[in-house]
Amino acid sequence: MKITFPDGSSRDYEAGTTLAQVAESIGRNLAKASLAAEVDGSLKDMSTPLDQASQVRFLTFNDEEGVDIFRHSSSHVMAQAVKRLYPNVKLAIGPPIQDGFYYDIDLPESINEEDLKRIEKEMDRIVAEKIPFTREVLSRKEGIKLFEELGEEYKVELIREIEDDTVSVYRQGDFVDMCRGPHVPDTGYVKSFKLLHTAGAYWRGDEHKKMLQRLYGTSWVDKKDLKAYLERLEEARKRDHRKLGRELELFSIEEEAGPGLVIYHPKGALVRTLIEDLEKKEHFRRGYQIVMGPQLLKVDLWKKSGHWDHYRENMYFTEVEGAQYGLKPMNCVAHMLIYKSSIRSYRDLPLRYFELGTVHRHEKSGVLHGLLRVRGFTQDDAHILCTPEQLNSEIRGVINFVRDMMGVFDFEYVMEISTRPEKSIGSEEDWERATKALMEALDDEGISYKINEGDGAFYGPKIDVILKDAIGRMWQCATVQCDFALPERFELEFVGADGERHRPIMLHRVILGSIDRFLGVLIEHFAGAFPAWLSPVQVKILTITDRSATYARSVAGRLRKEGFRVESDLRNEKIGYKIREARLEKVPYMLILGDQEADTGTVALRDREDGDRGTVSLEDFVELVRDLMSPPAIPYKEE
RNA sequence: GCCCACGUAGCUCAGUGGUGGAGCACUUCCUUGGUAAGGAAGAGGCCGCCGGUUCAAUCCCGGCCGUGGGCUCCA
Repeated sequence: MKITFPDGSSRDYEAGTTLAQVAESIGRNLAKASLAAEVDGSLKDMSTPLDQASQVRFLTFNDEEGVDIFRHSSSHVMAQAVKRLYPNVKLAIGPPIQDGFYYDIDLPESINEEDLKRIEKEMDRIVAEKIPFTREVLSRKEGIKLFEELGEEYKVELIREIEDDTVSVYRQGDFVDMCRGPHVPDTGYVKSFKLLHTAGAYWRGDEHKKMLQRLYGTSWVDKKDLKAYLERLEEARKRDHRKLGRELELFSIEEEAGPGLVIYHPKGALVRTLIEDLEKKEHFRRGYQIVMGPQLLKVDLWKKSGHWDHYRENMYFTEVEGAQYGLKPMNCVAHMLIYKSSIRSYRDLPLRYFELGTVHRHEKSGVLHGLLRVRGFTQDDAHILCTPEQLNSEIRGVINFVRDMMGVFDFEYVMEISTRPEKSIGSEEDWERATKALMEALDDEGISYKINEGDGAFYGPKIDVILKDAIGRMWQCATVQCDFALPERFELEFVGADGERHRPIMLHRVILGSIDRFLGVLIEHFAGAFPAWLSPVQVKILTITDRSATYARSVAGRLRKEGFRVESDLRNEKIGYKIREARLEKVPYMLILGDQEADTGTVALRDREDGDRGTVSLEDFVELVRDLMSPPAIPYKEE
C-alpha cells in the first residue's frame, strides 16, 4: 500500500505496518519526535496499523495538534497519579489548554500545595515506568458498564450524552479513561512538567452544578522549554500592574473605600490625564462631538432602555425625594436623549457623540482584579448615529481610529467578528445587513479576521479588537457593536431626503475600552517603563553635592519652560543612591549635575535603557529629546 | 456569587497560647561623596473586623470583610 507524505513523496509498505514503523523507516529522529499522526485527516496513535493507501502527516511538538496531544496525555498521567494516591477520586474532564492542561476531579478532601508535590512525585514514577497508552473501542453499553463499575459517574454522564454507538477508552497500566485520543505512545514522553495550582471549577461550567477541584499543570517536550515557560510566568509576575501600581505610586485600591474602586494617586492620575487628553484631541479630529451625561438617571429611563430588565443586578440604585435613580452602568442613555432633543435631518448624520464616561457596575466580588476588572471605570465611549448607507464608512472610520491608537501605544492586534447569538432581538435582515457591513468594512480595510459564531451581543453583531502585549498576552479592548435595539426603544428618527421619517442605525464603540483597564494593560506592556511622553516624571535631576543645587534649579527651570515634567533630587545622598532610586522609578532621563556641569553649562545624561550617555550641553539635550516628550503624531488622513 | 489559600509596621516577610520581630522605606544627626544601596540613632503595630473556647488568643474555633489563584460573567 502506498503512503503519501506532506511533501508529496510516497513509499510502499505492507498492510498492517504501524505508524511508528513508518516513522522509523523514514528516520530515527522523526520516529523519536513523533507524538501521533494525522492519517487522511484524522488523528491517530503511533501504534495504529495502516491497512490502506493513505496520506500521513506525523505530529511533533512543533505542530499545534502535537502540542495538544502531548498536554492531553500529560493530564492523563496526572489523573493516573491522583487516582493512585486517592483511590476514591472521581474524574471529570482533563483537556489541554494554552501552555498546559488541567483535570477536574471530585474529591472530598481538598488538594493543597504539598499534595501537588506528592502528585508530581507519583507522576515522576509513572513517567519512569514508561507505561504504553493503549486504545480500546467499546460499545456505549460496555463503556457505561465499565465506568459505572469504576464509580466514575461523570464519565458515565458524558458517555450517555454522546451520539456514537461506540466510545474509545485509553488504558495506561491500571488506569483507564474515556477519551477520544490520540495519545503519545507511552507515559515516558511526559517528563518535563510541573503542577502549578488548584482552583474550583463547576462541573460542565455551570454555576448551578457541583464545584469540582481543578488541578492545573504545564508540560513541555523539553526541560529547557519548561524552564523558559516558568521564567515567562516570573516575568509576568514582575510586570503585574498591581505591584507596579503601588511601587510607582500610580494608584491604590483600598478596603476602606470599597473593592473595585480605584484611587488614582498624582502619578497615575497624570498618566490617565495624558491618555484622555490624547483621546479628546483625536476624537475632535475625527468629527466626534464631546458630550457628558449625568451619573444618575431616573429608573424609568433605565426601564425604557432595557437595562432594568437585562442589567439590573449589575446596577446601583438610590432614592432621592421619593424618586428612584440608577447609577449609570453605560453611557448610551444620555446620548439617546441628546439625539432626541431635536428633529434630525439626514443632512445631520452621521452624529458622533463621544464621552469619557465614568460608569459603575456591580461586578461579582470574585471577579475583581486590579485595574483590569473593577466596579467603577471610565470608558472612551461613543455612539454613532447614521443612515444605513453610512454604516460602512463609519465602521471603517472606527477601525482606522483603532489602528492609529494601537500604533501610538505600540500594540499589535487582531480582530474578530461575533455573529448572532441564539438569544437575541431584531429581524434577520437587520442582523444580516449589520454583520455584512462589519465584514465588508474589515475586507475593505484589508484586515483579516476570525469569526466567532453566536458570540455577538443580544442586540447586534460586533467587531472585537484583541491586542497583544510585549510578552505575547492577549487583551480585549476596542469593540464596535451594531445596535438596533436602542434606536427602536427610544424611537430615534431622522427625516430623509424623501421627507419621510427613518430610523437611524447606531454604532456603539470604544477605542481603548475602559481607560482604567487599558492603563493596567499599558503598565504590564511596558513593565512600568512608560515611553517618555507618558512618563509621570520625564527628567530627573540628580546633584552630586549641595554646591550644584543652584545650577540644578536653573536647569529644572529651563526644562519646565520647555514643558517637560521634571523632578529634582537635591538630597544629601551619594549619586549612586540617587541613580538607583530614579531607576526604580523608571524615569526615562536622568541628568547628573556636579561642579563640572555647572561650570560648563552642560548636563551628564543617563537614560533608562542605555545608561551613561556622556555629557551634552543643556540645549542639545532639549533638542535631543523634545520630540519624544509629547505623544507620537498621528498623520492626518482625509476621510 | 462559588471553590481553595491567604490577611502581622508604608512595602516585603519571619514568628509564638502569657512580654510582637527583621530588611527596606520614614525622621534626626554625621558624612559633600561622579553613574544601581555611606554610617549612627529614633519613631512607627486594635497581629483585617466581630464573636466563641481558655485563667490568658495575634496564635485554636466560627462568622464577616478584604486579597490572591481559578470557575461563572464581562470593558
